[in-house]
Amino acid sequence: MPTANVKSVDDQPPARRPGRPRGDEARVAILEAAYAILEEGGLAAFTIEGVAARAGAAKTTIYRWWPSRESLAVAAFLSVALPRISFSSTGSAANAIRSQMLRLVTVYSGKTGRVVRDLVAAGNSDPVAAAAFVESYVRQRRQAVREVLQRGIDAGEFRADIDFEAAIDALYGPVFYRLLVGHGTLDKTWTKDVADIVLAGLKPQAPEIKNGDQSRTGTKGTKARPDRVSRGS
Amino acid sequence: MPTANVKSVDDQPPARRPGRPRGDEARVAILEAAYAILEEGGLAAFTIEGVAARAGAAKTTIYRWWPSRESLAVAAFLSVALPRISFSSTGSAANAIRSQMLRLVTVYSGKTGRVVRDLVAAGNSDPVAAAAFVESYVRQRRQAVREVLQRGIDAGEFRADIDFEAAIDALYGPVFYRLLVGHGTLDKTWTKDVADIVLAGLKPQAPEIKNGDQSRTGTKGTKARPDRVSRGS
Amino acid sequence: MPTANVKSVDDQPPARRPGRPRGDEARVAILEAAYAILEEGGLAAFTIEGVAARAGAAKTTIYRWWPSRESLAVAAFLSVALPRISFSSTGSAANAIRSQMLRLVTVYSGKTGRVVRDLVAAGNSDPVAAAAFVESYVRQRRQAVREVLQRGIDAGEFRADIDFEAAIDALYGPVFYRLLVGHGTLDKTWTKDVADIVLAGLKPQAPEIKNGDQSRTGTKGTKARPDRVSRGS
Amino acid sequence: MPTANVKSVDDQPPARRPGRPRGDEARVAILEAAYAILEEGGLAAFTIEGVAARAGAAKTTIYRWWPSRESLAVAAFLSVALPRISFSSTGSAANAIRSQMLRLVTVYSGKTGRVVRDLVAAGNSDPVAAAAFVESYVRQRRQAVREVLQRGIDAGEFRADIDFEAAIDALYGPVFYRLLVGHGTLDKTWTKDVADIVLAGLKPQAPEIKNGDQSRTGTKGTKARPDRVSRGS
DNA sequence: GTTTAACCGAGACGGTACGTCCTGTCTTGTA
DNA sequence: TACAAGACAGGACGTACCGTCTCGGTTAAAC
Repeated sequence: MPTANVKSVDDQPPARRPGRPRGDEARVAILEAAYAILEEGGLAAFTIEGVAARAGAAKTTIYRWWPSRESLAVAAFLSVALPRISFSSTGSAANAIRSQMLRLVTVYSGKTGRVVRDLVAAGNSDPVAAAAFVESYVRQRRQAVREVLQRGIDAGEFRADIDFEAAIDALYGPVFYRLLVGHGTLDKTWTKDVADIVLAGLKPQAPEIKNGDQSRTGTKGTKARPDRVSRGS
Repeated sequence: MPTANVKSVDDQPPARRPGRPRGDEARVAILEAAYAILEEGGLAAFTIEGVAARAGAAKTTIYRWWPSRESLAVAAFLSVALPRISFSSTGSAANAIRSQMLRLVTVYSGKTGRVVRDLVAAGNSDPVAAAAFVESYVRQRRQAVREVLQRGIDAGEFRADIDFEAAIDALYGPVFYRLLVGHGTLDKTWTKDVADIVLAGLKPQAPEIKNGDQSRTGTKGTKARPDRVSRGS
Repeated sequence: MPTANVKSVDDQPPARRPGRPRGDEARVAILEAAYAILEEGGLAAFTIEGVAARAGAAKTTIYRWWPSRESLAVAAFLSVALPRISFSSTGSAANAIRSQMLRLVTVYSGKTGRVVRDLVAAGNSDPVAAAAFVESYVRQRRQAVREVLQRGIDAGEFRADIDFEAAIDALYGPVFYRLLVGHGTLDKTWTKDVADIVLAGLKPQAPEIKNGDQSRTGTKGTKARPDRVSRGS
Repeated sequence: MPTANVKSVDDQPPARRPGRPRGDEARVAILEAAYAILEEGGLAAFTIEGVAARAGAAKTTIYRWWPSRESLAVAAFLSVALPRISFSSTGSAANAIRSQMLRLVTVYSGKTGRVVRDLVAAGNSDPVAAAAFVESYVRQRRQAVREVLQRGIDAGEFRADIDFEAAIDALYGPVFYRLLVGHGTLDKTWTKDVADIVLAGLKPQAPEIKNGDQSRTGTKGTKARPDRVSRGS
């Protein structure tokens, strides 16, 4: 679908409204100040007044463009953190996921983890901001995982009948669980263990014989086995 | 040394400190008011002043016993929510887990879910309160799961070499993930799908014929109990 | 260069600082509420919160403009009580003082006396406010007395060598003494008696017969009247 | 007069009330702590809790014996400051007064002045304490002055028709005026000047030759006691 | 080339809640 | 009964931010 076309129709190409156009300096200064504060002091230190002061902007300017503290926090985060996801597109899908998880866990162990934690918490009191965060950050990342999963299915690494959403939640849920609840650390061994368990659960499996013999006939099927789908068993 | 003596000296846990003893009425009134507010209005509405007013207590009384808003929130939650976990102890371990997950998801879909979400967020700005929440609420629940997992291992349902912590995170992480991030609902189908994936990953599996490179079996001695495993096979 | 130009550039004393200018409504409302409370309930009832509530203003607004409870009290008093002193400028200086003292005592017997008492007490715990009170209220009144004294000296009613400050203190000290310590009432007879004593002490007098003559003749005054000093007796 | 006798009759001879008798240690400790705080930090620092803590006493003990903060302050002051007044009983009455004023001004320039100022202010919000202060401290001092004045009258130094109360207020009012209002310092020169003015006003004076209009002599029979005046002679 | 509408900074303002200090009352155990 | 200890309801403190509201002054398209 020609997106360009849509755009030229939808957006007002010359649609110049009268009056002074929005200056970019204020916007950028605010977002940078916002992110800096978020990273340095967390949500607690993140106040509109603080951001305004640090950005040399007026509170009103902030309120003009962002409806709430939370929205601003999310926007600040996105402006900094959006442009980076990466999956190794070579090798097995399982290994791609494994290595991406490790990378994520490394990132989340640092300042970014703190910030993400804060943003999720912030989302708690501003559903709109929460939605924005999910839509722009979470969803996107999940989409990338989904593609790798699909690749794995195509390659026969994974069962074909898996529910993508459930699978992604199973893979990344534990990471967020620990990040957010904080009952354990995000170390590499743990990450590998979790990945192993879930990836094992995604593999095409012998039919549930349940009596002990797991004779795995031809485990390595290239394609999913719809016939095995009989899940409920 | 006379034990009796030691005892008579040592054993005065309720040692009657001087001064007026703490009255229980205030404590109870405060916790009840706190929980009520938490449930009705969430963290946003949860203010010390609000709780004090509703409880008919003085702010100072609250501050005397709880160091922060967050601590109070956690305490209020625990005073209400602690006395209930339940695993069906009959049937297969997998099914016990499955049904418990469904029950949890049901609970978390209601008011309790909102509250737990708030508490996790609150923990974000008060590490002490967070620790209390984890220690008293999370840890306990995890312990229950751990026991069921062990039962499953003993019965040959699960692999013997699983890392308990990772397994528990794999099972319940997704639930918290959705609860906290809010990118999807906690419906039953999804719950079952997640459970299926993870439980499948915990099942004893045919040795990795694939490359053999992942033969990690038994390496993780600490967590798994090879001696007990007795190898379901 | 045209003077007009210079003027138009230079003459901007009220220089319009940036930002929303201070509104007068709040200021007036606060001062009025403050004075009302001060008059009704005295210092004890005079709380910032009370004033704010009564004025329909925010506490912060008060704190923005007055550094302390005491400052506000003084300001409130001054805004009401400043514009009134009056000395009869006819007749003898002594009589002018006498009648002014009577008027003062009358005023101080009423609500104003209570307020002044409170303000002096307040000054006790805020030196800055005390200074403001002295500077704007006390000093001004004393200046008026000083002028009358000078008139009296010029007219030969009073000695020329009197120390103005001491004289004023001698005249009005007793009034404040009774007002503040409260060991006696401010009645008219007493006032007259005090005035008589002190004014007698200010009159040109026969040289001290006691130990010879301390002829202090014309030492200090601008317009002393040595002729009168010369012993009427 | 045998005071001891009176006492043994008046006080409860064996009148032992039941229960633990009042210990003097607490009383003394409280008064000492109270005075210390009063002297160190003024009224602002003078809190019941502070005194209790410093005295190692319980708040209740203080409330049992003193009805208010102000009463305690006055009591503490009196317990320390009562036992000292002194007039030189030799020389002229005028000089006795002069030197006593100087001594008073010296004392009031130090810590005692601060404390007296505080007590007068305190009296403002507790009439009972104010009365106690006046009755026990002020009145007593004034009585001493009254005696010296009488001596002066008897010796012909002062007019016989002076109103004692007015005279005392005229003499000491200025000192309190400056002490309490703080518009000037209590230095020696000023003190002498004031004393000179007022004492001059008390001297027997030549009949008003000027216009004769002020011939008021002897009109004020009520206050002066001509009959008593004759006495000393 | 003037209008004119929006942008932007500054800061006043009414508010809410904070966490602290002190008040005056009470309840308890010990002397 | 006196006393120390300390819980408790409550009132006010002074502070930090909130979100809204004037203001003065840009700034650039539209008239």
